[in-house]
Amino acid sequence: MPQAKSPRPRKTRIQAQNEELILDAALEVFSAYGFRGSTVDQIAAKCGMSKPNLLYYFRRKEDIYIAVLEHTLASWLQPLRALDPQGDPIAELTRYIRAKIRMSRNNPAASRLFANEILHGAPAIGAFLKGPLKELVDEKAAVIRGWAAKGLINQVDPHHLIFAIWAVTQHYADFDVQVKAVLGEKKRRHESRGDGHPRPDDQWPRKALTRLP
Amino acid sequence: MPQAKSPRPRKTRIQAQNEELILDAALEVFSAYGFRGSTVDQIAAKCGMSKPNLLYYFRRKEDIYIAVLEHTLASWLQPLRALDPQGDPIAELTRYIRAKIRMSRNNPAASRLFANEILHGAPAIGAFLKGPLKELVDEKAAVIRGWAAKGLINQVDPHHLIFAIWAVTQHYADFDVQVKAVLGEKKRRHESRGDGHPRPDDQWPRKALTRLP
DNA sequence: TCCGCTCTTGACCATTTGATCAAGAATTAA
DNA sequence: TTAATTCTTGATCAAATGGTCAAGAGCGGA
Repeated sequence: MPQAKSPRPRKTRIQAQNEELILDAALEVFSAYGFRGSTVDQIAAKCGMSKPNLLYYFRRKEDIYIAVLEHTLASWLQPLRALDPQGDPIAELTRYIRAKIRMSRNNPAASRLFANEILHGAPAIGAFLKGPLKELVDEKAAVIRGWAAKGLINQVDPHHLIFAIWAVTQHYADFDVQVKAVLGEKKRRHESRGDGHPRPDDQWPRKALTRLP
Repeated sequence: MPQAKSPRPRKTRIQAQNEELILDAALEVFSAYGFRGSTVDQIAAKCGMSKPNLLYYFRRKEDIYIAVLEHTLASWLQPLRALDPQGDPIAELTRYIRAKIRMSRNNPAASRLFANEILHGAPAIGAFLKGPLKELVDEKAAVIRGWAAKGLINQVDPHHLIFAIWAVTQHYADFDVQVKAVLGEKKRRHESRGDGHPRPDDQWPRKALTRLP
């Protein structure tokens, strides 16, 4: 007997297709409105699917959210992971910063998704931050400290250097509207269509702050 | 006749007292959960008040939110406003950065409130960003550009220098949980009680991300 | 003290929204 | 073709939530 008839663990073509469709839509919606601010209907509508159908693939709203985070995390951390202890420090750090800037520009939704999650206390990825992320950062911090010890770069606290890089690069994705507002909307290069922000319909119609109190 | 009997514009003692109570509670709640994630009940409970009573002072949830933003904005922008064109550039910028760090440490809730608002497209303060904020930043950017023109500081794009300062200083308030998680919870000086984050009860009980997929 | 105004709240309403279910349509393997 | 399985959705439910209302409690000026 070649193989016991396993209870079809394989994933259907339609299944794979729809799950990806959902994850893409969910990333857009969650990053724009946050977890509580997003509705299952919104996500379903964005992928032209009925709500019950969506919930056939992910049984709870939470599950969609977790899946999107998982789906995005690995690639988001890739640049830091690629920091090479053997490489030239300046070249490595430059490459890292460039990669982070590029990611913030190409995928601001991912940046906002994480920003929102952490901003509200990381209810879904708290354990991940204290575990795998901390390990990764500690590892790379050791690399940077090594470079400093050899006199290849200035003496800086590696952890806070990494924080500074995160802060500055992701700022342009997370606070995009503020950057644009302050710079005055003059067209910027590399601008991609669809910034993932709520349309003007979502701006509050009634009272709103326009001047300093 | 000394004065026409105006229809009591004065604010009652109880009124002033309760409004402040509400604004304080609302800042905590809104900054921790975002606008959509916060409920009027939560805010009411936090100041030991019934929901209808709270809505007696602020008729709609939006009104509370706007009021909190107004109440916080002026002081939040004060340090930048205080940047003195006549002062010594290094001293002025140092003072500004220090003030920003201090504010992020002493009032992280305010930082998170704005971060959340902007992250989601600034539905309530969009006009403010394009108007008064832009004017203020442009004004101070001119100051910095002036310093550079006189050769007192390096040639840098003033707007992006300001962005960088904002990004790095506010990072420690906005992404506090991530900073703490990565640094490993070892006690940090100047820590204030109550970080305004959801209690562990709010962590998701079921599935949650703990490892890289 | 007394009267008008402010303050307070329990009960209630309408809407939104996450989730379920049963029944039917589409797909796939034989 | 056919039967089992997967996929899809209209209808519906229960809970959460923003907001209202009427009625009563409390306060302050005369």
